[in-house]
Amino acid sequence: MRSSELAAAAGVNVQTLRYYERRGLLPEPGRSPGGYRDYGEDALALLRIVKAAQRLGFTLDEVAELIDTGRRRHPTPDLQDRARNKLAEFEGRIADLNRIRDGLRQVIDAQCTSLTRCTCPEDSLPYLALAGRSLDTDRRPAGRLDTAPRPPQRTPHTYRARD
Amino acid sequence: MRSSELAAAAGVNVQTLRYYERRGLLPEPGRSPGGYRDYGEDALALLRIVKAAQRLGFTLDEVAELIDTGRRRHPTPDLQDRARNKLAEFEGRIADLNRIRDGLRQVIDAQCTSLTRCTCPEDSLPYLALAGRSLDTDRRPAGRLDTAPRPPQRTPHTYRARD
DNA sequence: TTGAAGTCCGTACTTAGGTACAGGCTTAGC
DNA sequence: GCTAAGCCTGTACCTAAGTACGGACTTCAA
Repeated sequence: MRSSELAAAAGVNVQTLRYYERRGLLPEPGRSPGGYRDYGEDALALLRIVKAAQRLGFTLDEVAELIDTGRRRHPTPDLQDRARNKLAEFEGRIADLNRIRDGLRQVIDAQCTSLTRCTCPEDSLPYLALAGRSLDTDRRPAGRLDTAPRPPQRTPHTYRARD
Repeated sequence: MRSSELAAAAGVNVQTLRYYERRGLLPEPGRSPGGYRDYGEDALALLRIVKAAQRLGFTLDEVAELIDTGRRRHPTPDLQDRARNKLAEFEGRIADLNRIRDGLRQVIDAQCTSLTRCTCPEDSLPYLALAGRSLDTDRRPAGRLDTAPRPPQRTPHTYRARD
């Protein structure tokens, strides 16, 4: 299979195949005499696994590790552990989203029309602030909401602490 | 208030204040004779509103627009509309996450230990692929999961179509 | 044989929301 | 007056998961 065929079959971009190869998610395929990649059916199967795991909430790094673990002789119960962790993570995420949803419902119910000058009886501006605070205290919302102040990231790539 | 005080009070980084100023979320504050920013209490209030709205799932662009709309003489029911749209968006997101959670539960229940060589009776490998497909067909999971093939993005900044 | 379409590689760019750094200036306390 | 801490600006960098581009090369069908 040529890269465009595989890409079409899996519903991804051709560039994505090369990207996955670089990331170690897809093994390097055979080549045509002229250097074109030549994929087998197993590549498609693996690609589907990758996308499926991704949709289960695993990052590409995690998928790569999982695949690698699965390749070893005696697969450990690693997938089980990780799935359990992911489950907890997702349950937390769902709880956060439920809270946000409730907050939005209250803004709607209060018929508030302005963020800064609240026109509704119970003053949902402080409410908004509180809504945030209650989320902040124990668990931070994941995904795109993960924008609250974070602890300084350790060992970023090219930085070194000045001494 | 100096920038570090405001930043500490709001729980954000000092750099973030300048970033918000650049983005038009915070108005330019007064300055000390030497050029230091000098914030009033209203800056703190506004900052809290920004963070709260952010935690309700609004992007910074949306928050900026909402604040701007709120500043006009007769605020439109814009916030209401947007809150309603956000609510729908979040309800969809929650539904997606619930599906993912169910998928993870099935992987756990089936006691599957490898992603590529499934050891559980009902072969959850095809299950994984199917799980993805069922999500794919109608709605794509939001947030960090939004990694499925997208339609080509229109008008990226510095690109022009070659002719 | 020729021309179009596909592929190669390396590198740069995208989004969103920040964070870090360099090098210089200001402020506060002693 | 001195020194340390804090602030200034502009710019580069970060994450994650890709996507796009340029210029060269290959493949395939007519």
